[in-house]
Amino acid sequence: MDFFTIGKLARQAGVNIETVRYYERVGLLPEPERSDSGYRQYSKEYSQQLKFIKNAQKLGFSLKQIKELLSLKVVPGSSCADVKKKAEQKIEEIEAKIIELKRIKTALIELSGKCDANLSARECRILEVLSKS
Amino acid sequence: MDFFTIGKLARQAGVNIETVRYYERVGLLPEPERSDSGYRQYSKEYSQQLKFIKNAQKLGFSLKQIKELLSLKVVPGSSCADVKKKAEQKIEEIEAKIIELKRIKTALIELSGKCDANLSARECRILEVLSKS
DNA sequence: TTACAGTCTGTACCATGGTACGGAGTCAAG
DNA sequence: CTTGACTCCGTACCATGGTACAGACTGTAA
Repeated sequence: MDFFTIGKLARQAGVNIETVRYYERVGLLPEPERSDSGYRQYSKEYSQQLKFIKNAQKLGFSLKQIKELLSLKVVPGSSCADVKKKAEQKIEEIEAKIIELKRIKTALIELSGKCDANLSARECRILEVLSKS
Repeated sequence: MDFFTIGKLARQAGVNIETVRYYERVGLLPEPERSDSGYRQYSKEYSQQLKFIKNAQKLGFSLKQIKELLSLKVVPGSSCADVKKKAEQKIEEIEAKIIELKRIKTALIELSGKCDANLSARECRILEVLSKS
């Protein structure tokens, strides 16, 4: 086996060394073996898991959710369908966010139309509407 | 003028009393007059400003951005067009977020299709793909 | 007058996802 | 053997948007 130190692992994954230690602290990365002098010794499995975390993050999973995904891997009896379910939940979550953002966008466009550029901000209809209700 | 206490202001706006004090601390609400015994005395202007904050939040503005919007009101020479500009920036920001979320959604759907429900999570193609790159 | 609700201040704490730093020990090249 | 880069640990700190709590004081109704 080739082992490497935390600096190399971090560089490979494009993250901060502190981030690696942080992931270990919060249980996202298992505690690796240590050298005689106490240096963490990582193998390619760690590298893969770190990439997993970063990829899942890019797909909108929180660290907590990533932890759940990772635990499915090791819990006996959990199936690929369990993983798919989490992916589908995330899809729904994202769809809901998109709908909400569209709603907000519409409201902002509507608001934006109330602008009369000749007015001072103090008289601005946009600000006025925002104070309502 | 009718003044009211912090509890009433908070109830009116549907926020926590602590939140009102927090907004004051971070400069989103001006420091109100005090009664002889030191109780904060709010008028309807405060009520409006608090509603402004909550409404702007619902439109996706951060507290920092809301502070900027509020300051436009009082800075002499700032116009309604300045406000509109901020609204338009926010619209662009939201559009970018929507695009990003759609990208993520597509990736998740694609990933989801890789599921073979009969496999164990350990062998899951979804998890496998996530470890890549 | 007493009881209870409301308010005051200061400070600590929550989640989320990290980043920074000091002081000590280690490793490798010159 | 020294120098510089790397790693260790513990702790504090960052932004964001609040929430909680203790101990003291105030305001009001019965």
